Amino acid sequence: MYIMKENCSIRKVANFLGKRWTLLILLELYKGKSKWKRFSQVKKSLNNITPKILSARLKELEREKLIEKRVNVERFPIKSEYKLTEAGKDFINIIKNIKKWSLKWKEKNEKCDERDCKDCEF
Amino acid sequence: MYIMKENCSIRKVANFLGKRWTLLILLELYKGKSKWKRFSQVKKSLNNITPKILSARLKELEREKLIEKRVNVERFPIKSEYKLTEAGKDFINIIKNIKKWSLKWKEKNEKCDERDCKDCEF
DNA sequence: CCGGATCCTCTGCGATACTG
DNA sequence: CAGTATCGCAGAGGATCCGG
Repeated sequence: MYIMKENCSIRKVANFLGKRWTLLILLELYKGKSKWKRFSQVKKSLNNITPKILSARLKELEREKLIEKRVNVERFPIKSEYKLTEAGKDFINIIKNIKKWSLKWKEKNEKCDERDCKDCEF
Repeated sequence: MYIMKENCSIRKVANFLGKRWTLLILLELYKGKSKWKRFSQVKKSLNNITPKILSARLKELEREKLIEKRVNVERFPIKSEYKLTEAGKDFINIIKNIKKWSLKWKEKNEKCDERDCKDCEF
């Protein structure tokens, strides 16, 4: 049905990039030097994301090798932590390119509230 | 609800980039030196796209200034033609960057059938 | 020939509750 | 704490018809 194959590299990127919350999650993990971040930390930062969606997105990004996960099950409470991989950090450059493209071609760049918007850091 | 504003530049791009067919349409218009292409030509190239979706995507891309449209109403049948704007051509570079990123970080690049896949030209 | 209008299906997303 | 399970809805996408 689709001419481009399911596993076509560009299409795969478009497929996760376009999903709701994905971009915000990446930028959230990028903030603060890409340190390990807990599930609940990300959740809190992305105020209205539900655990179901967050979980799904994190799994997808892990599968695509943009983030990595580590779990500490030895003591309670369990900690699951996530951070960008090298590929993930490199992918941030693509997002920066998109930002640059927007700045170049759009008459006015739409600015977000400085307090919350995570892409205005670029 | 979303922290990032509706009109945030990066989010806007992610929103149209992730939609089905968008990428294929851009690449289709990019093929052949970005000449004017008819609605029906694009439709034929993207075998199973329905006119409703194609029309919606073209409108969105026109609104985002990635493509431009010209119409000839003087004679029958009416011709509507589309091609990439300068911004649109520049946007192709972002797609190329995504391709490069994939090549760099994925163990194997998934190749599409040469005959049909439009991103393998890069 | 272009593409809008209608109707219908399907899935992405969200709210809530629940478990190891 | 870190998720999974269930349910429900709205909106995206598809098939088809039709009119300019």
